[in-house]
Amino acid sequence: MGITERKEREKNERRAMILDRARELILERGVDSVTMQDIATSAELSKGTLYLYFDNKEAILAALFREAGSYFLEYVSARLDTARSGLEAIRLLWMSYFDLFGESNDIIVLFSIRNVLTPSFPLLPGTPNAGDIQEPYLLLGLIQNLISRGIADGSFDPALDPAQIARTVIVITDGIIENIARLPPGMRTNRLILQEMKSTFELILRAIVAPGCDRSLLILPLGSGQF
Amino acid sequence: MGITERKEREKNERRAMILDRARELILERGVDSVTMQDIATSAELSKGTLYLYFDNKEAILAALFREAGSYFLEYVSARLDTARSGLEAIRLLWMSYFDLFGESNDIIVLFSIRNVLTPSFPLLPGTPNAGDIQEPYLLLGLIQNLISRGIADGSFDPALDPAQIARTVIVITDGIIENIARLPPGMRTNRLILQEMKSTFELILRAIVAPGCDRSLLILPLGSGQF
Amino acid sequence: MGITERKEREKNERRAMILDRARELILERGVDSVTMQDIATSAELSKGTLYLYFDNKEAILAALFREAGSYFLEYVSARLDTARSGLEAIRLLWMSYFDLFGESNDIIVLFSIRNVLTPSFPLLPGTPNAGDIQEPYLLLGLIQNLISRGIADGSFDPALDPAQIARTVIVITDGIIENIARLPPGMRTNRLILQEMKSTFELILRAIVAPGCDRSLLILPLGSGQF
Amino acid sequence: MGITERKEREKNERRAMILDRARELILERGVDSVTMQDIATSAELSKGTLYLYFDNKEAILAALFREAGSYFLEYVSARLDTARSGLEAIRLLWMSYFDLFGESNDIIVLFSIRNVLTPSFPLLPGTPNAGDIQEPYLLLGLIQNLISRGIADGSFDPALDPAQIARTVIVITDGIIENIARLPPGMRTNRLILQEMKSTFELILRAIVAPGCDRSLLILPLGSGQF
DNA sequence: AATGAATGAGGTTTCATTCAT
DNA sequence: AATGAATGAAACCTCATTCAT
Repeated sequence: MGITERKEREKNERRAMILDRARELILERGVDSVTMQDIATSAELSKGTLYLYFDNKEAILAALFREAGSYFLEYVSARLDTARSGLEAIRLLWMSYFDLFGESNDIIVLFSIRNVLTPSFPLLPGTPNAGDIQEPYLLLGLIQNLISRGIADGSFDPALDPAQIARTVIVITDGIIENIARLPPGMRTNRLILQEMKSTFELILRAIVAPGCDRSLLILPLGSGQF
Repeated sequence: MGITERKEREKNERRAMILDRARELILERGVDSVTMQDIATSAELSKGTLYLYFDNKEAILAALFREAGSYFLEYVSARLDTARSGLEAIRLLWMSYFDLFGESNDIIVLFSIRNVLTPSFPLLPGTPNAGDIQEPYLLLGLIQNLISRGIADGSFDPALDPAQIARTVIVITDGIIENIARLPPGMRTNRLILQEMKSTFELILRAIVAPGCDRSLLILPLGSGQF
Repeated sequence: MGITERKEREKNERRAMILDRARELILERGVDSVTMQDIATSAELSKGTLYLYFDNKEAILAALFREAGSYFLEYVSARLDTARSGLEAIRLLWMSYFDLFGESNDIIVLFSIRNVLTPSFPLLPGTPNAGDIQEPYLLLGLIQNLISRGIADGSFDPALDPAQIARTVIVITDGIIENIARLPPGMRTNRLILQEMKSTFELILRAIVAPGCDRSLLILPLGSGQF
Repeated sequence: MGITERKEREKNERRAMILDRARELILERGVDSVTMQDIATSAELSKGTLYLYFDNKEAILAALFREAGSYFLEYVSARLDTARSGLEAIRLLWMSYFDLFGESNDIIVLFSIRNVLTPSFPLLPGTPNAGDIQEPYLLLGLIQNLISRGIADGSFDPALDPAQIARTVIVITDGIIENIARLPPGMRTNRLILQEMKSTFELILRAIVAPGCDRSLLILPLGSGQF
């Protein structure tokens, strides 16, 4: 039995290794420019071997996306549990982004792939069957709920339309991340990235909080001191 | 001499025609999916002929961009002249976007190409020689000035960092436009697009105006009734 | 104007040349084993060039088929005009096959491709839209008419079901040709082929003529003395 | 020694199982479209294991062919023992085909593979060493004998050339089966197949019987009521 | 000035076969 | 004995670019 398990584990490890290499390459060169040959070479495998692990190129993207997507959602959801208001929740959401960047740059890959796999997100309603990709719409729902909650608890401006604002928040977040993704890898310093994200998120914050809220809550701390 | 001039004029007309076709195709299918063959066919020319007018594919994009870029800048600058405050100016800026959409969808092409030609804009400072492409940085400067002006005249929050905010405004504008560009052309209704742009711009407005400003200025009118 | 025409002509010649090479290769190696690379090499062109003349591999087969198919049908139809009875007509049909073999072996290519393009012919009724391929069904109709005519004029057994017999005749003709196609090219001597075709067609003849017909009509002459 | 025998037996069982699966797949999809992976999956084995039992893909086909071929020959030969004339013998031969179809469709596989393994059969004389494949030539001899016998006993037309007719009969039989094999599996109804085979075989019968034979013998009964 | 023929590199995918474990 | 990971050749197709005419 140990053997079966080991084989199973090794197979998963190799799959994961391929995804790792693909992720790195996408981070370096962008989703569109990465070829199966690139991935194969980087994984020190033949092109044919990739097809033992994934049905086709899109399946690699989808796996990458699902993996990063669920980690992202779990990570974020867990953080949100402690929030005592909508405002605190969205602050925690964005501080999660900062911390995720501290861990790795996967979030860039995540968003880039999303734009390939579900290109009409978030402007058009999702087609539930679109390749099993649900995460984006879960995130949309999560943000929408959080806006509603903030309106209910008085931390957000009651004039907001939660669905509309949720879309806008995602569009804006997407914009900043895509802009970062376009930078040459050597220029993507955490310093720069975090500063721009901070500025963007704080701008959104100022736009949606209820008038008269505590001004100190409009500042997002860049966090754990690792920068 | 008349002959030389006529030739010159015809050459320019031909160039313009090629760019027209390229622009239409890019709008329909996206920058990446348009091939030289597509452009040639649509222009009723041979592929080879395209290379008489442009060095390569990127040169077509660059020309397209310069053309649309200067029109855009002129259009916008002209409108801004009548502004009596920074706030009024940025409102006019965005209302220009709406009106430009009313005329055509070139703005989608403009922004899409910009992301190909100057991928690190606006996050990294422009390298003055980068293919002669200056427009994006002019726009950045323009917005930055307009923010400064608003701060000076009391219509914008004095705590803003004009350079930072200008970048953020551009990143956000870019985000919304790129999201729209990704939609299948059939789904890109003016109705949807304008609504999302309006929502996004109004969000920014709320974030940057000075406290206590006239609330009615936070609403952007969708305009000339053509929608 | 002469130039345009010459270009046009040259283009057609090159198209024809590609088809020639493809035809030769299919004759040598069989439809399935011929690759685009083979055709390109044989035509002294690059693979990419083939796609200037044909949309894809199937288009080459279809062109080859249409060409050979219409020539075949015209050739045969012309011969049939002089027939004074159903029996004479089918004799002329088959004698046409012999003569066509005298000219070239295209008929092998024709039938081989047919089995790829319309694999359920003649057992299933044709779907009128199947890639514009009509020839097989025209031939089927022609044979069916000719059987009916023979029954009417007393030269064929009145017990025959024309539709059924037409199918069977085609199946059998197909059988002999496919058997020939499978032979290594070096072994495909006209002598052998014609002898087998003759034997097969005579067998069919004996099976369908009305009892008491002139026995000499059951022998098919191998023709023009070129063998 | 018991162990050795058991091993031997188990090995043979496995081999047989692999062949079973391969046969089913070939019937469904055609010889050319079946891959080693398909067979392995269907046999619940790994691809590598197939190579423990067979040298290569062709060896599987050859084994399949030898197996089905000898069964076919035995089946047919046994039936032919009771025949009292050449005519009765060939009727029994074809009625065997019908009955074999009642049992399974293996005959399609048999003939399809034959066309791959011995492509020049029956038009060229067999090369005795050709992969040990003898069955086709045994069948050819059997039919030839049976024609000779019919000529001798007066049931067949004395003008026939037994060798030539035997080849023709095989070519025709092959034609009908290959036409059937090309049908999509869903369209291969016993009803259709048997009707076409019946029509084809009856046509041959009419062509070879001696004049004045009992007309009722020209009809082949479709048999045991299972259709 | 314009053409259009041609190229060649590069893209994704398939599959029979080998081999270390 | 069995595995399954890996390979590498080969298939079809696309496209920016070049160049003789």
